[in-house]
Amino acid sequence: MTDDIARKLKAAAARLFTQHGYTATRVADIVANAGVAQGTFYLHFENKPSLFVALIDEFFAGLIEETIARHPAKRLQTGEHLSAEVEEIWMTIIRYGRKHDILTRLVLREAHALRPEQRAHINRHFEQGADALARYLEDAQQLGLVKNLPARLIAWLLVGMIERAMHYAVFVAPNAPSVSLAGHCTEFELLGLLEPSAARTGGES
Amino acid sequence: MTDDIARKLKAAAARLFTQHGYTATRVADIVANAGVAQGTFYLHFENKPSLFVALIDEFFAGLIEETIARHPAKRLQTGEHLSAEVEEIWMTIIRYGRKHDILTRLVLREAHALRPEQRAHINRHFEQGADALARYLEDAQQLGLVKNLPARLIAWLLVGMIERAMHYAVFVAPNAPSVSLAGHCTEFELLGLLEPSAARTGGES
Amino acid sequence: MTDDIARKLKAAAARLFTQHGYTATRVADIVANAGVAQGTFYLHFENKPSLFVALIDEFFAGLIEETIARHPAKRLQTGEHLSAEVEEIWMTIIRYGRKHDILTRLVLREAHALRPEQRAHINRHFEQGADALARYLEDAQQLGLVKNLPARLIAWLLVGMIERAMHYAVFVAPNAPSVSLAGHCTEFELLGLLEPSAARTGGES
Amino acid sequence: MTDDIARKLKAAAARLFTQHGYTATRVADIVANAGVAQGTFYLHFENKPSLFVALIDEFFAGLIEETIARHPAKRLQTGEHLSAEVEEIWMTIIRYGRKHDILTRLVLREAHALRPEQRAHINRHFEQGADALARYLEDAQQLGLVKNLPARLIAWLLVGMIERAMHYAVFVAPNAPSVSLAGHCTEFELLGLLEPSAARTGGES
DNA sequence: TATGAATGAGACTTCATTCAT
DNA sequence: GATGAATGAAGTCTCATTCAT
Repeated sequence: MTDDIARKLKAAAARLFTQHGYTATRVADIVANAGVAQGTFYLHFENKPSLFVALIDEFFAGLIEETIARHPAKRLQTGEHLSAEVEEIWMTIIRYGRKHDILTRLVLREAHALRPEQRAHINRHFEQGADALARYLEDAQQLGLVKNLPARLIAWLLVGMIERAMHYAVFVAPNAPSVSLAGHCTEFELLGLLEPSAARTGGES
Repeated sequence: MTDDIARKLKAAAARLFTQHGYTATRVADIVANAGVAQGTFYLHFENKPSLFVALIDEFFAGLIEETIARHPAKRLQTGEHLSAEVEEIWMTIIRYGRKHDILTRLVLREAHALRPEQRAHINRHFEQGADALARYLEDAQQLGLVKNLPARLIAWLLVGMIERAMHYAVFVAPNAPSVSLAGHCTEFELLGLLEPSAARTGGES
Repeated sequence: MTDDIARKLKAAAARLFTQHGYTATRVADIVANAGVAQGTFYLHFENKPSLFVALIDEFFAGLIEETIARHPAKRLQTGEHLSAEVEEIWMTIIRYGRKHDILTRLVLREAHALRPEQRAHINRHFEQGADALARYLEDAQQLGLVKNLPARLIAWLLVGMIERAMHYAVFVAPNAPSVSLAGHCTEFELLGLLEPSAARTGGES
Repeated sequence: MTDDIARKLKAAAARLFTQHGYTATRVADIVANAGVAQGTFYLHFENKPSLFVALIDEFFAGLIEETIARHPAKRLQTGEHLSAEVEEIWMTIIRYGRKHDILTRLVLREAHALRPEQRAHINRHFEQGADALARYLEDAQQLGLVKNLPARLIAWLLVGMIERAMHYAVFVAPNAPSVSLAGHCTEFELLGLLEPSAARTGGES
């Protein structure tokens, strides 16, 4: 019952934040949309930012659980394994973003409307994501599957790719098949852009 | 004189937005920091968001000018050329971000605190960036230098990489040499992560 | 059972009103401190102010009963009698204040936090006290024991003295022996401050 | 100009606090009564309680200045002097209360509606008053004009008398001549209530 | 009788913007 | 052009009270 109200509030908030922006959405709008009284809001959330943070936390918890958490790099053995796994992860990410498109919008576009205190909390999610990716890369490097580029830098580049891949999959080309998106992302990530024939005549030496 | 005041206001605003966030920064703070009266603000800017937008516009104008605008892909001939140019662009980007670190922070972290109307304006910058990158890629594809991956998707992935490369260069590792960062970004972008030896046994085949 | 809850609520309220002030104390705090549910409060008291009023009423009922009610002036015959009785009353007052120190604080310091309606009720207690004192004085005046000063004015001055004597006995010097306090109050009340020798040279003539 | 607004706000607030009580008076009422905008209030006072405190401070500053500050006990020489001076002080007090009747009501009846923090500030005024009276008494005791009763206790009793004398002069008998009120208060304070003839037969020995 | 989740009116305060000087 | 005092709309949060269980 109680949980039901919290859920309704979160759903309404996610919708409104996405539509009108975090700042422009008033608590009054949220409760009106959720069909409860103004005061009820404060029985379930400390205040407006804390509801936002709860939404963001949920998004990241789900994303982490469905991706990195399920794919420890240690088990990898060949480049083929890696390739398949990376593609699977890209697929999961894209599907996750599309399934939770409102939350995705929220994380990608609204997360910065908060005050520094809460923003720090959110940035920590990104840092944790980067950390997890860096660890994954280091493991794969030790297995000789991945080049010896600085793992933390690459991890952050991957974070950026993921953000924009989700952006693309949700906003730019919402109808592009997930499979092909995941395939392209994988190829770009693992093999780069350079046409092999061109590389032969003049790659990174 | 007039221009001087506008500049002081912009500088103060950039500093304060970066430090305390856009929402938490009051016009009163900006004018106090710029050493002018409250009313003076409105002689130089229409309102608070429009000052923000002016800052963002400046950032993008400068970035575009120093990067893509100077590097029409048409002139490329070999993979080596491409590789050198890409590296130069990465270098420029990283140096630009570090030189204008406050504005960089602003664009990366504050741009979403605005109302939808202004945010649309800002998103247009990103879209234009993605468009320019896509055109560049298509040109390079026609020259046979770049793989035939979907240009718009890749362009957005590159946008994400650029955002996070700047983030990394400014916040995470502000002392890492720009040259090596640019080199790593280039290698990742053009050749991917897969260790060639591993690729042989099991790449994308 | 029911009475027990009402008592627990009153005790908790008295403590909290005293500590944090009437306004700052929420019904939620009171019930939490009393260990009952929010709704239960309203089974025992009409609302928050009425609980306060009940506490005040109790205080005054007890005080009146132990002091004036027991000492009809009519029985007095000599100044010595009067003196002894006045001292006894002072003693009772001081002891009463110290025994019910929380309620005393409440009456002296919180009684004004209420809305005009309830405040009128409380002021009536003070007026009744002043009335009783005035009657006592008039009786004593008729017996020739007390000077012919206007009884109502003096009664109010005595009310002020009593308030502050309690204040002194409870807050300022909680360890001063009641006996000596009562003695000093009595001497001041009956004989005034003027040193007799000084009075001779220049009193009220 | 600015001061004018502050004065208007204070006057309106004093009136409304007195009439409806501090708690029941909204900032909206005050500004409406003063004829300024809601926001203007906060240009002149930090918040509602701080306006209240300013009013109280004014009252006490004026009262202290017109009474104790003008009457250093050291100059006294005879009981007659003392008597005349005490009467003058009583007169001043009564007139002050009647002149500033609204503020008097405020101090006597509303001062407790505040939160503990501000109340502490107000109690300090009473304590300072008591201190000043105690010093005065001690000086007079050293001159042999006043009995050796404990000065601090008596000071507080006098505080109580003053509070209620003002109360009486303003609320109970607003038309009683100040001169006679001051005379009665003086006689009570200096000589007490006991009829001298009765005292002879049985005073405090 | 007891519960405690839900209510919703209402107050304070902030702050972008204006405009008379 | 510059000033800064004044504006007032608007939003967050509190908390006494109710009522279905």
